[in-house]
Amino acid sequence: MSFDDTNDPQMKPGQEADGADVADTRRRLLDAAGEVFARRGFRDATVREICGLANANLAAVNYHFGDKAALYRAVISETSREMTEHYPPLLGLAPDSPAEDRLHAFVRSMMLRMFQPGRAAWFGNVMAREMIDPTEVLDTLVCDNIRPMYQMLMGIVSELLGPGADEDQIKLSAGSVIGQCVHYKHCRSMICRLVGEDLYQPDRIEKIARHITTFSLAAMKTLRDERGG
Amino acid sequence: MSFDDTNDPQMKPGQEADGADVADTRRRLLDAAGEVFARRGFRDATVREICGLANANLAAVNYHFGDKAALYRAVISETSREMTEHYPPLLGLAPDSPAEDRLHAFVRSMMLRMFQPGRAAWFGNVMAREMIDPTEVLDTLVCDNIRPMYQMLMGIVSELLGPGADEDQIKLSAGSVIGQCVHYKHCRSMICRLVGEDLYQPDRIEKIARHITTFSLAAMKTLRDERGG
DNA sequence: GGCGATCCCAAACAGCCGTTTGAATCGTCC
DNA sequence: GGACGATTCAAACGGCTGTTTGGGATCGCC
Repeated sequence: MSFDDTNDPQMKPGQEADGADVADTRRRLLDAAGEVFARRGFRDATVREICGLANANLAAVNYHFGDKAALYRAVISETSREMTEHYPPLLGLAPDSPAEDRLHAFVRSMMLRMFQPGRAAWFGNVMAREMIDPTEVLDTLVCDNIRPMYQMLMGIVSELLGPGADEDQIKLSAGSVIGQCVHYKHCRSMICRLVGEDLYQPDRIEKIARHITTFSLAAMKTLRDERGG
Repeated sequence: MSFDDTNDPQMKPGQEADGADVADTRRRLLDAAGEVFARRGFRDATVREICGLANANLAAVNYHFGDKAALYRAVISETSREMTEHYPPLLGLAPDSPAEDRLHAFVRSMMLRMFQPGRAAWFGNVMAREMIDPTEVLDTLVCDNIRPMYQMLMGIVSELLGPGADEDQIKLSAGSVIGQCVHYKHCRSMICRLVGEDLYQPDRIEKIARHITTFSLAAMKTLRDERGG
């Protein structure tokens, strides 16, 4: 809203402005790179495409970041920080809310993260690629972002399974919850071919989140009761 | 060990035999290609690596298959056929068995397919890559292999949910089952970083399959009861 | 005005890629 | 023995990649 850098009163960075664009090249590169990395993956993304999309010279990546890999790391670290700000694991729910509500918030947070349009969506694509072709980036992501979320989920699940649940059952049930969520992201192109595109409309996302929650709650409640009785 | 010239009575195709190997180059290429495509994906796999692994000349791929893409299609079609032979969706269970048993067989079949060592395992890797970077191969895979399996699962789930379940609930529950299974494949490198490698021992695979089955059965039973009552 | 710092740019570089080429090799049939 | 088709081979080709280069803008500062 307010002017942010030395000058640049206009705030339309990626606009089609042809030759002018005295705005921050570094920022335009980060935005363009995120989009291209998400669409093509690290290896198949070319710095030529990134620079073209950012209206920057071919040498700009190496000048501002050193090399392509450093640009990739910069995109990831910046976006992951930004994401946990906008979509905290519980979406602002009080930590002492009932476990059922916390599970629903957790699931919704994951789904919104993955399917909300904008930066979050392509960050999910990059993550999906990291699962299959891990780079050293995945290690830092696990430590900084994923592990905290995972442990929060473990807490919710262990509460839902009751005091007698063993470590194994907690891990497996947490895996079931996560698996149901990321499935719609990782297998999107297959699901669309099986049941059509319209599954991914915004209101459907909420419906899927609701389903995953009730499905998992029902399962864990039964697991707890059958163990107890 | 023995002289292996015109006929080659031994059946060790990919052995380290240095220059001789007059065995079928085409077959060696198919085997090597499957391995390399699984490890690197279509784009990142190089014809040079495939030919090197197959002890074949660089031009062999183009001579026997036309081009790299045709080799890829050949690998996929051959392996997918071979796979549905070795791991039918119900693993030989009678089609009129109780739905609970059929669900367990279905889940076990998916897990074995994905984690049994050998050709099946890397086929799963190739599939995971197709989900993220679809090629035209995915369309034929969906029609020939995935859709039949999906419809079989839909039948099982709809039976478990009872006669009153609507189409939406069936689709969502089927998605929950599949999601729990493929999660362990697609997110393997993340799961290993979170909970360690030993999750993927053969006996653990059976335990996971058992968990997914009971988890899903419990959920669907509750869904049915709560709708009915 | 001079000057260094910062940034941008067109052009070139070396390396890898899939594919092609033309000759060499092999087994087979006349 | 010699021609022939099938297969293999080393070498090269054109194209794309990430990166480097050397020069040119533009600016604040003395």
